[in-house]
Amino acid sequence: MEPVENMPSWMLTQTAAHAGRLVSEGFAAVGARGYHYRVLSALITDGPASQADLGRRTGIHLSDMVTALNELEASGYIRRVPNPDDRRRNIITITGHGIERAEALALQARAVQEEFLAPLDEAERAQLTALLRKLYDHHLSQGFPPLSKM
Amino acid sequence: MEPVENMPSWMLTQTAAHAGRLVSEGFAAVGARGYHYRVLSALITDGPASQADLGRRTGIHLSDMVTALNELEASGYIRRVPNPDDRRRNIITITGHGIERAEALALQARAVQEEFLAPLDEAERAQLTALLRKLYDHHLSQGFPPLSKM
DNA sequence: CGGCTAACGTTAGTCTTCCAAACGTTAGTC
DNA sequence: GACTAACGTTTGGAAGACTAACGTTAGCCG
Repeated sequence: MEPVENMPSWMLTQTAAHAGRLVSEGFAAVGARGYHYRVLSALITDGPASQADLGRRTGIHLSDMVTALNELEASGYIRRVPNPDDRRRNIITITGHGIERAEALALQARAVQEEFLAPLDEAERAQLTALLRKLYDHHLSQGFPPLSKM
Repeated sequence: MEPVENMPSWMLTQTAAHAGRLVSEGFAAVGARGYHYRVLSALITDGPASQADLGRRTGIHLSDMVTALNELEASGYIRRVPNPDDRRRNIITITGHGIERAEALALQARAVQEEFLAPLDEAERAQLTALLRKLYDHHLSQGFPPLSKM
C-alpha cells in the first residue's frame, strides 16, 4: 500500500501546518493570536457586526469570540456597545487603532507567505491557488464555514 | 491591498484545516487520535525505535510521546521494553494488533482523502502533489521536522 | 575513579484552537 | 402570558503543540 507520505492530503496538511506555525509565531511575537487577526480582518472587510454575526463570518465559536473580543477591546482595537434596537446584541466596531493593528498583522502574514512560497514561481503560485480554490469552493458548497488561522 | 482570502497560503491553511477535521473526526469515531496513527505508521515504516527516536521521526514532542505510547500500550497496539544495552532507553515495537489498527486507520485516512480530493481529477491531483512536495521539501531542507495529523 | 555533560523518560504545566452545555436576558410569535 | 429562539457569558473539556524540572543512565575526561 502506498505510504501516507505520498498522499496529497498528507502533503497539504504538512505544508499548511508549517505555514500556520510561521503565522502563529509572527503573531505571537507582537502579542496577537490568529483569532485577533481573523476578527479585525472580518470587521474591516464586512463592517460592524454583532458577536454572533462575527462568529458566523469567521468560524470562531461564540464562546471563543467573547474571549477574543475582551482582549481586543482591552487593547483599544475594537469598540463594543449594546444595540439600542435589540438589547440581546452588541455592535462590534473596529477602531482606528484596530485598523492599524490589522494592517500590521496583515503585513506580517504577507511576509510569512513570501517566505513560505519562496520555492514557487509566479506561474506555480497561480496554479496552486487555482487548485486549492477548487477544493475550497467545493467544501464551502458542502456547508463548511471559514476556519483556521489566516 | 489584496484581501487575505486570495492569498495562496490562506487557501492552503483553509483547505488543510478542512482535511484535518475530516481525518480527526474519522479517527475519533474509532477512539484514535492523530498521534496514535503517526506513531504506529512510523513504527511500520521504520521499525522499532526508542521513544526519543520516535519523537524525532514523527515530530511529536517527547512529553506527548509518553502519553501517546501509554495509550497505545494500554490497548495492546505496541510493546514497550527497556533496552538491555542502554537502560536510559525503551524499545518500542508495534504488535500484530497494532499493525491491524494502523491499517484500519490508514484505510480511513484514504477514504477521507478521496472525499476531500473529489473535485480534482487525476492530472490535477498529480499537479497539486508536485507543487506541495516542492514546498514541503523546501521546508525539510530548512530543518523543519514532520508534523501535523496525517 | 569521580566529576561532568548529555541523553532518556516522566511528570506537571501552559497556550492556542476548537467545541459543548448551561444559564440569564431579550425579542418575537401566538 | 406562555413559549421558542437568539444573544452573550461562563465554565468546562479535548487535541495538538510546547516548556521546565527532575531522576536515572551512559560516555568522556583528567
